[in-house]
Amino acid sequence: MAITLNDVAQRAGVSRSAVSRTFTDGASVSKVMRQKVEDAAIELGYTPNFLARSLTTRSTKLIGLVSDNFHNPIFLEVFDQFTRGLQDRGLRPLLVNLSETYQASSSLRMLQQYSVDGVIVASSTLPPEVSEAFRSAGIPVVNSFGRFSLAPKVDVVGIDDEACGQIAAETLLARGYKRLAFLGGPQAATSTQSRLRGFLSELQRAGGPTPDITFAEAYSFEAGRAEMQRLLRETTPAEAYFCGDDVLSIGALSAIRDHGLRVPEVIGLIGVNDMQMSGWQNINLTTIAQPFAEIIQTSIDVIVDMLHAPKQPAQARRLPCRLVERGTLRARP
Amino acid sequence: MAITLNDVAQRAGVSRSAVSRTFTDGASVSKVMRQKVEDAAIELGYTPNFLARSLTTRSTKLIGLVSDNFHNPIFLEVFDQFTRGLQDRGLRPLLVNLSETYQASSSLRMLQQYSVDGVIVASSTLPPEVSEAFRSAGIPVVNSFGRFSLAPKVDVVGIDDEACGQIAAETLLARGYKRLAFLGGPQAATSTQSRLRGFLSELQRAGGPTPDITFAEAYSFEAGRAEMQRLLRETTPAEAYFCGDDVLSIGALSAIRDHGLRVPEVIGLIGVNDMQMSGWQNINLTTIAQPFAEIIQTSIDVIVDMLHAPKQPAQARRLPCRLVERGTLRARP
DNA sequence: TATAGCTTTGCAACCGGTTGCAAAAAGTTA
DNA sequence: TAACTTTTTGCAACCGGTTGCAAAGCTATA
Repeated sequence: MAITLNDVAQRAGVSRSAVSRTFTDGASVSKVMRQKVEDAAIELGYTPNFLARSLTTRSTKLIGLVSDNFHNPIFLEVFDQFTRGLQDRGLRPLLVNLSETYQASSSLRMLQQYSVDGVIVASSTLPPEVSEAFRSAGIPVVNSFGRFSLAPKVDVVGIDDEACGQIAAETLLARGYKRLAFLGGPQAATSTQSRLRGFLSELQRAGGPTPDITFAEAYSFEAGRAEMQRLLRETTPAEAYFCGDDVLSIGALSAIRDHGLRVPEVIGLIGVNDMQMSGWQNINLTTIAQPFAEIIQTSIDVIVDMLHAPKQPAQARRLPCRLVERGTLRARP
Repeated sequence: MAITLNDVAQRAGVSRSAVSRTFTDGASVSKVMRQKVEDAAIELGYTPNFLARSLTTRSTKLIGLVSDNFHNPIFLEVFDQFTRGLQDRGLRPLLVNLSETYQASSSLRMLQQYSVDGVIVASSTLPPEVSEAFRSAGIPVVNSFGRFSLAPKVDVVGIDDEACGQIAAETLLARGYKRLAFLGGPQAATSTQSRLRGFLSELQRAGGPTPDITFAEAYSFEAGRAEMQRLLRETTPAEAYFCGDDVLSIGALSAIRDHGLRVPEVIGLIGVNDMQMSGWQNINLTTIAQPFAEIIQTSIDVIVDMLHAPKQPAQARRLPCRLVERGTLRARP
């Protein structure tokens, strides 16, 4: 069926090794030999079988890209950049969609069976155990968007969630807001907890108010909207909300507007992420930008390094966030 | 390093074939033998190497999932459903992100090298030649969201774009709109052309008006916004616009509102797709829903069938669209 | 108990490549 | 031209599995 090494060798009248060497760089082949082989290969339309090769070379160039976040629009940008970045380095993303029906443990076994060279776990909501399982299995792994820790068990690349909460606090205080609130993502997510911690500690440090604290069910539009509706119905709203992320903020925003309240005049809102949509003119959300491109680039760099020098001690990297001022907070006084 | 068949065979004191047979279903192994092997396998933590197996079985369970659409938020939903659907059937998506820097031809060679069992080309904008190249190379392929044709060269699963244009025309006429316009996606995209054709022919049939026709540069928020801004600046706007897709519509919507015009009172808008965001309360877009779940399920079914019975004649399937009434068109008179 | 028929098992070849080793060829130097 | 290096080449074993075939083991029947 498909053309193999043997066919080419026969056609060119040389040994199989000669053909193999022609297609492995760094191998020793003379000019004439290479010419003969390449001619035959082109004539027959030969391309080496990567999978067969991987048996002996022990490298498949396959990278498991596992995530559980196929609903937050920001992740389309994330997948875009990951796939491009991996492709640029000759690596191939094997995409894994974790959910109730497809658990992390199955994905581990599966990725082992496919001898992936490494795994990128791209999620801020998956527990650290998921990445750790890969490392225990001896597969190079990096946890993108994971939580910072001083002695991490696996390599982590993410933002400084506490600093992020701090920026939010500083920003809101600088705008003269008095009654503040935190509207977080899922309470169990470590990102939520860290952002809250940073938010609270900066408020305290600066002698600011004690904020109300609530959590949405998920990082989603509906969850943000539902929680804000509840707040507007059952509580006296705060002057400004620090929301868990942008998609949550946008949900909250829609609830506030539906309720007939003006943003930023009556209620202020600040999110986290700076997804494309946040810049759309009908949303125009003030937010704290995650350096997505850098996180992804760094993650890929880390995994590529591991392919060459495995088993370095794990390290957690945090990249800085940045305030993006738009229209959902009032101007500085 | 990793545990192999040999290790297990040795540990269990049986032949390599016995181990292999234990892990291939349909093979003949006695109860005692199976027990012995499984015990040894569990003890050693053995999992068969899928790639080595694929050498002889000629099946990798790898499916190339190629797309060029990593910017339209609707595609996150698409990738979500594709990956889940493939996983459910024991197939593995190898994700390929086509762009200027990574051309279709390289992806063909790459996917050949990885001996993928099949390829799904998920895009309404890629030219048919992309899918055709895979078929010529003997790789089962299905073009999801592709254009219908009576004698297609590859299997296509998509919507009936002409019927879609027709629904738009009917809907707008039924609402009593007189001055209509078509604001399409990229002029070169075949989906745009077919929708326009259906739109025009239904208007003509029903004795409706002749619409203005313009095209946005891309299926994106910015392109929709830019084109609508231009229209508002340079032309007398129509009463209602049939937009190429939802994300385009949302861009147009923001331009209209910025311009101080009310939707749907002054200008009506109807899109195509029914992405999640379109249902968000601050957007609330009237649109024509594509049956994404069905298209994706069907595409997977088609490719799975091809794996078992390759080289059936290609067939184009079109699935029906459906009007979703929300708030960007005025009520029927 | 001998015989036929079915199931189970191991051997060895194969899938499509790579690679260590030694022989052959080519290039250097004296 | 001879002796010595260096480069190029082919052989054969190997990567981790599968599978056709024939021998061995069982069960059932006469």
